[in-house]
Amino acid sequence: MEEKKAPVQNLLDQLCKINEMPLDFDAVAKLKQSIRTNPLHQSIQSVLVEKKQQLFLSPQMIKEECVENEERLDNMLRAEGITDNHDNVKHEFELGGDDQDEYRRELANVRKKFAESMKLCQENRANFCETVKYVLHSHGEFRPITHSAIEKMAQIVSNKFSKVSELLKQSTCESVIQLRRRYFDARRKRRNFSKSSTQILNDYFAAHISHPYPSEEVKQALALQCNISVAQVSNWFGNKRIRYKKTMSKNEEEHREIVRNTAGRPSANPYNFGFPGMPNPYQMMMPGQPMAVGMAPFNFPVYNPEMMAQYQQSLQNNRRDS
DNA sequence: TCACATGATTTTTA
DNA sequence: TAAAAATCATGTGA
Repeated sequence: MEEKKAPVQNLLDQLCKINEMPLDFDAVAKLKQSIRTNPLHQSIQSVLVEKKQQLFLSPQMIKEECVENEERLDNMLRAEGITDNHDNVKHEFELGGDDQDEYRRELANVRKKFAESMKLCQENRANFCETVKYVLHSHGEFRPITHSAIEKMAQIVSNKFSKVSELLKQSTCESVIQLRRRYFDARRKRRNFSKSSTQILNDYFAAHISHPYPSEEVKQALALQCNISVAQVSNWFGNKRIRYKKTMSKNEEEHREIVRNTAGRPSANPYNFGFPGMPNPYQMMMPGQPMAVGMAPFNFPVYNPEMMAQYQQSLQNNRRDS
């Protein structure tokens, strides 16, 4: 028994010794050769491999955790035109000339940096995996390392690089989101509508002054005509109604003031705008009547195109006076 | 530079 | 839930 144990112990001692030494040194060449020629080497190696297989962790679980998040990031990058078909990406609205160019330039930079970093990452992944395989293969001669174990280890290394590329995609998405926020924040980048668009909206407002609440279909048509969104049309009418009402209200207040100051003397109705007989829109409402949604105070009986011009003029006058 | 205009957003109301 | 009202933030002209 002692006689048989000695060579095994000797071989194990040699394996331990060689594992503690750098593999490429010439000094170990003899030791390597000695182990290779040992008749017990293959048997010992297979026992150690078997034990190692029982302990080896599967990298499969690690991989699956990454996949879902990476797919999500891939979709985002595709949608933002970073990964492919970037020329076909359309935003909900276009920017003005210089801004559009600047935005495209910055987006192209992000795209370029992403492509370069991803390329570097893939190259490093391939190199690192090859190196790991080579080293493990070399070690495998004297350590319990199987071919599948080497592949699994390479997979773990590859997954680590997947994490790096995931972080890269994550930071690229964040960059694009920041860029979009900077260029497409509507409030910050507010632009006045063109004169022709404002004219179209004003015309509709004036023509429907008794009920300036366009239907969805009309809003869509106006949006198309003015080259703006339906939401912008809604905003415009919302703003217009309230500001029109405020202006009229202010005019009425001023009128009352004049009446008070010139009590007993005849005075002009400021709402006539030079058209005798035109009633004050506020006089059309019942006293104390609550303002119903979609109703008051736009109760002009007949639309007069000149009235709107007068209204615009009164706005300008108010501005000049104040 | 400042005051006002104006488009967008948020909060309130009915 | 749509509209009113309040508010914010930027554009514009003097």
